[in-house]
Amino acid sequence: MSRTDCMQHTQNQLLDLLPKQVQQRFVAHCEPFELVRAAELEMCGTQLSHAYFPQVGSISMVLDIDGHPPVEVGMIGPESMVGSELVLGLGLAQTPWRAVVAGSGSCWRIETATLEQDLVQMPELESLLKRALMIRLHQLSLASTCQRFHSIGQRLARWILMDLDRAQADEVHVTQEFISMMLGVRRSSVTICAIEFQADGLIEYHRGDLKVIDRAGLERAACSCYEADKLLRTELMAMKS
Amino acid sequence: MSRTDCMQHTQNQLLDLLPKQVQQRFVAHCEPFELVRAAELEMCGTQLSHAYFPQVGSISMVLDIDGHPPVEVGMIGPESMVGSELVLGLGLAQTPWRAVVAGSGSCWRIETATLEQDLVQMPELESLLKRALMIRLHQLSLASTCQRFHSIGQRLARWILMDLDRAQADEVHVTQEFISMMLGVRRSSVTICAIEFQADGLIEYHRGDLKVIDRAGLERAACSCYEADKLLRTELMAMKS
DNA sequence: GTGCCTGTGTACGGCAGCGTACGGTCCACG
DNA sequence: CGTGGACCGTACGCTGCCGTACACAGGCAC
Repeated sequence: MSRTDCMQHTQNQLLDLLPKQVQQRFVAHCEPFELVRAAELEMCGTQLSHAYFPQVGSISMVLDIDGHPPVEVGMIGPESMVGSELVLGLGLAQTPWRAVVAGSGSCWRIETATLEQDLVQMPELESLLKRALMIRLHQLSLASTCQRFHSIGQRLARWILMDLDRAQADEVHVTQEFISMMLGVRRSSVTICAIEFQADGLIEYHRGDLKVIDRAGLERAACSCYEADKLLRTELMAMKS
Repeated sequence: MSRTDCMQHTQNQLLDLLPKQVQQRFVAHCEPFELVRAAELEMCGTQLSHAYFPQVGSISMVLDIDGHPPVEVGMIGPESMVGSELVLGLGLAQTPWRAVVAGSGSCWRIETATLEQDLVQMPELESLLKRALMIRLHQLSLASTCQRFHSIGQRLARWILMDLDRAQADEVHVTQEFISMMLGVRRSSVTICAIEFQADGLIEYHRGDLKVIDRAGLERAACSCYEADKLLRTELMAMKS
C-alpha cells in the first residue's frame, strides 16, 4: 500500500509498536477517518461497526443512565484505540458506552469483521489489543473514584490537560457546554471554575477558544487522576508483550 | 480427582458452563478456600497470586486513591470469578484494585501460573474468562455513574441486594461500618438510611445482623444499577461462547 | 459487676454542587 | 443593520452529604 510507504509511522503509538511488516499489512486494511468534535462514533448497546486508532484528537467513552446527563468513563487518543474489547471475541462486543469525539483530529479505522480476521492471523495484533484493554480497566476504575472524590475544578483541569495532550497542542476549540457534558456537571459550574482558572492566569478562554498559559499551574490544579492517566499511557507503551 | 466425582456441580456458575471433562481437569488444579468477610485476598499493584471462583459469598473490588476512603468498583459472586483479567496475559496482571471479601462463604482458587497453563490447553476456559472480563467492563462502567447520580439510600439498597443474592440468603452478618467503606460514605449516613429502611419495614438490622423483610420494597428503594447488575449476571450465563 | 470494645444513634455547622432562570455578548446570515 | 442563535456570566435558594464529635447499648473478659 502506497499509503504507508510514504510515511515512517502510522501516527498511532499503539500501531507503531507493531513490527513494520505486520503494521503495513494491517494498516492496508484500515481507512483514514476524520474526527469531528461531538460526533458520535458508536452507539450504546449495538455491535461495534469499527475500531478506531486516533492519530490526533481524542475519543471519549460516555455513559448514559436513566434520565441523567451523560458521564465520561474514559478518554482515548493516539496512545491507544477504541474497540480493544473486540479481543474478547465477536458477539461479546456490545459495549455499555457510547463513543463520542472529544477532540477533533484524525484516525485510522477498520471494520470489526476485518479486525477479527486479522486478530487470528497476526498474534502481535492480539497482544496489542490485550494491552489496550488492560489500560481501559485501569481507566474505568479511575473514573469512578474521580467522580466520587474530586471537585469540579480538579476534574476540569484534568480534562483540559488530557484533551490537550491528545490533541498535541496547547490550544483547542471546545465549549463549556461540551465539557460540562463530559464531566456530568452543570454548565455554569464549568463557567465558574473556568473563570477562576483565568483569574489565576492558568488559561485563556473565550467563546470556545481555550488556550493554556500556565501548564504547570494547571497540572497543580488537577487531581491526581491526570498523573495516573499519563502514567497509564507510558505503561501502555513500555509493556512487554 | 475424587473431590469432583462426588458432586454434580462445582457450585460456581461460570465453571459449571465448562464441558464436564474439562471442568474436572480444571477443578483438579484448584483448591477449596474459605471466604471470610473483610479478608483481603489481593493487594493493589502486585501480581495476582490466585484466581478465585466463589461458590457462596462475594468478593469486592475496592480502590483506594490518595488519602480518601476506599470505594467499591465491583462485586463478584458465584456467577463469575476474580482474576478474569489474567486472560490478557501474564505480566499485565497488575490490577488497580484490591480484592476484599464482602460476604463470607467459600470458593475454589487456583494459582495464576497454573491457570495460565490451563488457559493454553483448554480453549473453553479462555472463552469463559473472556466472558467474565466483558462483564467486568460493564460493571466498572456502572460503578462510576452510580457513584455520580444515585443517593446513598439507593446505593445502600442496591448493595444489600447484591450481597444477599451472592450469599444466597435473606440474612447476613455485616456491620454498617463495613458497608460504609464499600460505598465510600460516612458510617452515620449508612445508619440514617438503615433506620429509614427499618421504619419502612424493608429490613431488620441489629448489631450487624441484617435481615430482609420486604424484598420487593428494597428493590424499589434501590437504584437501577441493581437490575443492571442482575441482567449482567444472566447475560454472562447465556452468552454464546 | 466492672471495664472495655464493638457497633449504633444523634446532632450540628458547613459547603459543594444542583436546578433554574435570566441577562449579556459575540457572530453569522439575511 | 437588525435579528436570532450560540455561548458565556451571574444569581439565588435548596439539599445531600461531609467532618466531627459524643453518648449509649450489648456483650465478652477477667
